[in-house]
Amino acid sequence: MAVTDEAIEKIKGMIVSGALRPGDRLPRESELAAALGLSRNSLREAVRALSLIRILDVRQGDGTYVTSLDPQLLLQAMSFVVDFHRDDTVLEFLAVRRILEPAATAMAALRIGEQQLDALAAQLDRLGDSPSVEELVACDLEFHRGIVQSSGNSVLCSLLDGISGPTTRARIWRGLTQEDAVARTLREHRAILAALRDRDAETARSWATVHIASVEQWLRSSL
Amino acid sequence: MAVTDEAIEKIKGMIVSGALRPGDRLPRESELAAALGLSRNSLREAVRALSLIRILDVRQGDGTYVTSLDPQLLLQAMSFVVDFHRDDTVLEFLAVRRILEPAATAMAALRIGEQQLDALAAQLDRLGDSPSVEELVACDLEFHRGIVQSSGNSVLCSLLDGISGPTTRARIWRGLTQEDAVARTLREHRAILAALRDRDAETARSWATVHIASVEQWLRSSL
DNA sequence: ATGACCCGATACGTCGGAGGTCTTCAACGC
DNA sequence: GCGTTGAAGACCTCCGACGTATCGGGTCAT
Repeated sequence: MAVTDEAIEKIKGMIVSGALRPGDRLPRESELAAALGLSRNSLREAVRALSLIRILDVRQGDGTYVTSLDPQLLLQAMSFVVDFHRDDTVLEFLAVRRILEPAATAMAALRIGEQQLDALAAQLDRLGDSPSVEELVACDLEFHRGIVQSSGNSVLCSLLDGISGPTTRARIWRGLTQEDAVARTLREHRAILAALRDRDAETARSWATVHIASVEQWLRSSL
Repeated sequence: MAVTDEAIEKIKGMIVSGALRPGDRLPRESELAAALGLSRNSLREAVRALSLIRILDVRQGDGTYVTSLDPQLLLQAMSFVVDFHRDDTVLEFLAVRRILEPAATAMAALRIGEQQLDALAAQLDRLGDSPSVEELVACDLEFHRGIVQSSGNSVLCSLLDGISGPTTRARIWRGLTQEDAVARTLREHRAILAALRDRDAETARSWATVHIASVEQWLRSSL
């Protein structure tokens, strides 16, 4: 095993074992390199790799710190990975989203606050009559994100955030080729919101399922 | 933005755009560094980071290649990230698993082959009467893994692999020393297998839900 | 002709050192 | 009291050199 890989494992071990806690500052490069028994260059490769997946936060002129290690932060690195997937796996991601998002929406129905409900409503109202495709995609993402955040499970939220990345393109295609898609999406959004306001978890789950299934169906028929 | 981060983005761009395809070989370090306008050391940091998340495969003495980019391979890096999560987030991961795994089990009921069913049965039989904790963890992991693989969705499979990896499961099992918990788990495994054999998706889903919920309930009461 | 073995070319792995740039913070002058 | 300035500390980038692993062609014995 390469010394850099050893260094990655050692740093990981220090964090997992608790020797390094979230927010802690690492020894400076030269010291850490000496402590782990490798050169500064090789250590930097290890630090850079851990920095890419948000384990470490390197600040020039200051130092290197352990991040908060929040699920939200760590799983955020997943969207980077997801970007590499080819179009032919979009359907698989969408299938996973069809499992997760209705469940998250149902969970949100039981615990979403009045404030969040108003915020979602205001967000839907803010969208004009003839929004651009970019506005529609952004609104769609933000709407579902707001709901999933109200599910109270940050892991679930981050996971959905990650896998919604590749479907973004699908949403754009859909907006470009189906005229009535815009109106239908907005109607479904309002239906989901109404179910949330009624604290009707099953109806909210069903609307979410319908909402995603329509995208999936269109995508399946057009590939 | 640092030159290394630029290099990461450029390499990512080359892959996403299709200029580099899965299995392709990259130019040698010195050439690629010159092409991207940075030093070999800085480029190596970028390559190392992409290597950690299985985008690139570096072989000493040979060259650097783009991996297959399979969802299975890329999401495998997620288990590395999950290892960093603290015990207090185990419940959130388990909640996500409780959503995904019943769905995956139901999907598997519709398409699992006789051969896989026999393999699962043989695997359950192989476990002795008084297995060690390590054997239990391995058996539990392999059983659910086998089912999820039969769901036919590699993204779903990899995702579940990541969030219920060895580390996470070991943490749970370490506390589950109660004898009846072990026996109950094994009974539930056989019930799930029976439902799969009957092609009864709803029963399989329910057993999977019960199976995970019991773990979740125990964990919640003991924290 | 076939197989094992050797060896050079190639490419990644590691190292040490030299400047450069950025952040922080305390000392200074107004 | 406040803004400025300077130095110290830490990361950033580069260079050149050497070590090590892999591959492929050539050689030699069978």
